[in-house]
Amino acid sequence: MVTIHDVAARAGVSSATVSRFLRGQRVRSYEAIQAAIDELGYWPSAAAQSLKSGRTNTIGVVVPDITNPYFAAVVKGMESVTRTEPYRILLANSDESSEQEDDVLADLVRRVDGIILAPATEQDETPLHVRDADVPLVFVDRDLAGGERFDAVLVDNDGGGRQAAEHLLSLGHTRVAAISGNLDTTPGRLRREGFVGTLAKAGVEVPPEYDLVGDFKEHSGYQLTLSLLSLPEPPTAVFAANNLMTLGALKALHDMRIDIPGQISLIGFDDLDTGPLLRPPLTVVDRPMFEQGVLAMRLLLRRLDPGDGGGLASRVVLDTKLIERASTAPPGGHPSPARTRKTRSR
Amino acid sequence: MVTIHDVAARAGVSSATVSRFLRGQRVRSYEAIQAAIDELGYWPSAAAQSLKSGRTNTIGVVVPDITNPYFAAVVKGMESVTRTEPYRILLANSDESSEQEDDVLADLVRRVDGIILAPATEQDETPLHVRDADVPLVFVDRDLAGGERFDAVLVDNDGGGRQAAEHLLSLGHTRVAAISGNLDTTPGRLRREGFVGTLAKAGVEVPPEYDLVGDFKEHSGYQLTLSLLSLPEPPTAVFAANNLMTLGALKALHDMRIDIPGQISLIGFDDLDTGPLLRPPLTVVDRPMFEQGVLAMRLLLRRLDPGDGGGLASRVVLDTKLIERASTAPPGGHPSPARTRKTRSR
DNA sequence: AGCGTTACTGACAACGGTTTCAGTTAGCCG
DNA sequence: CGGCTAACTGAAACCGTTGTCAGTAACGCT
Repeated sequence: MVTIHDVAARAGVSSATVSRFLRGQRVRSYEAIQAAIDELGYWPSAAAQSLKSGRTNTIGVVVPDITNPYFAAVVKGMESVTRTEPYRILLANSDESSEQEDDVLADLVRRVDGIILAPATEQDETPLHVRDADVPLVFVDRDLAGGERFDAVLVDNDGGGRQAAEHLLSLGHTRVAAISGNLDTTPGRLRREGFVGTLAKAGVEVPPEYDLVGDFKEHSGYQLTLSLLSLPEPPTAVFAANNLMTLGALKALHDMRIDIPGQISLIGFDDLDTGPLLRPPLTVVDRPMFEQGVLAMRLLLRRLDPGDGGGLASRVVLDTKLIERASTAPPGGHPSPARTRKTRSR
Repeated sequence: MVTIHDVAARAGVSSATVSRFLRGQRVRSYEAIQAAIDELGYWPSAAAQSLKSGRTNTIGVVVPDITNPYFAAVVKGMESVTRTEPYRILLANSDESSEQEDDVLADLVRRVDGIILAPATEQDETPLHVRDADVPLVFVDRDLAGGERFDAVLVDNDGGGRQAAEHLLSLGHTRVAAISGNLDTTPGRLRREGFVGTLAKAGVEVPPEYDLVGDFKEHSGYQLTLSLLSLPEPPTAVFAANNLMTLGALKALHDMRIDIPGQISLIGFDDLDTGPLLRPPLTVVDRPMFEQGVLAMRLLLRRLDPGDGGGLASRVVLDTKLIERASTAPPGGHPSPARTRKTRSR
């Protein structure tokens, strides 16, 4: 490895002078130094710079699953901000597991200047210890119990659940099922509460056998939908609390040859790139994804700015938006005889 | 920040002893040291360790677009390998631009022990300079002209193009269009060559107005499909050379109310999670994604293993597989009168 | 010429670990 | 109890860079 001393020796100056040249200060022998750098192919060691400065110019990002298009878009938003900055992103998957999350955080605090985290559960308080290491922490998508003093970029999950419920109510559905995500995550809990609560206020109860809890992964959406279909009286509408579970639900409905929205209406949370191209085009509650990443990274970089470090926690909450497509319709839109009779007899 | 010296002072030993304890050596006063570490909340500084050891335990990964489900899956595969290792992933997007790629590589070589790269073009030789910095380099998905001496995990793009062509030929198509990706990338060039070459051998020429070149992004698939539709004699089948352009093509065909596969058959490259759920379910040339990431990371880690560093470049080429679904059919399957007449009159 | 100012320079001490080297202590044996 | 070995220890050097400090040279001015 070629060091600053090698460059200094070749240019006939001291390493201090080379260092000054590198940092843009005026230096007498800049031609010789530049020549030496080029000839030797010198690059300053990031490790040595970090040790000296105490900064790594690295941001740790921990998400549950990078193959979830939502998180991929969020990360891309973050990346678009760091592009013009000297920062890079250290990426880790927690796989929706707080053990893995804890492991990874313990490692990250030693390596990064700040962390953006979508916590696997609301309950695990370990991430708060990150603060002990004086590493600024920003939450994205999900919050933590007791995390109010941290910056966060969230969406109005409760409102999103409400929008989904209101949409189904307006279509006249009364037998409505919910496939929620882990209830110990912010979005899992709040989307369900917004959805079920809104229905309840309108006099529509969601019985236990319709009130299912998955894990935000496609497989659970598939399985839980199958279990709904096996009920003596299946629902006429299903709300799936994220993109992957919606996909799972859609697959199950296809596999069981259920007509959507004729027999069952399906509404999801989070739009997909392929949303309009699906059979049928999906009705979803949408929210800004790329933008959430951008905002979270901006918040974190502001914390890292020595001029502007302190200050109260900024908690940004973005709005959701209903996108009506063709996967929802009034109950019994394309009646399948047996089932519709039951519906009407209620 | 609490250092090893603080721990040493509190435990009443020297920092050398603490260091030995941390590295698992036997030490007389281990209780006192462990206690001091716990009470002070000590974590070793990664920067100092890197400076001393010359290793960062970080792998740089550069992909054109993390929101492309293919690359997201590849990165997840890589991550699954590093999970059980002390390594972390530094992620960067090149956005299909070799300038951004060069910038990012110049920064990465200073920070990482090795790099996995899906180069933006075959022609830019800058990545080869990475070797100057003694940073092992593994190519994934795409290759580089003159990169034969580097490890690489690729797929048989030529064979994939051939499979697509043979499928369309077997259905009887003779007016066939190709929407290729950047021809200065390995997959862009080879998929087109495999596709067009196979057709030519069967006596089916692809005229210039059917032989289009996009940039692997959705928008180009959309635009180029529109341009095909505006021809006096549109093709009866279209091959789109990656997942995003296929989606763009599908959107364009929907927007123009073209019946698939009745009026036009569509075949893509790379399967999508939503592939079977689309209107219509897409016929695609598929390939292992997660596995490609796993293999690339394993190759790189083997290079980094001091016991097993040298050795010839390993070049892994995986096979593609045709998945027949409903977006392809014989020409004129659902004849639209005007067009089919032309087809037949040929 | 003598003085003060400005512009630049190199030696050196950090930053926080790890490793070597030269002890020192404890333990064992005769 | 003396001698020998094995087990552990601390001082110090080092990794590559940056910042401080004390100079030195060049220049302009009286």
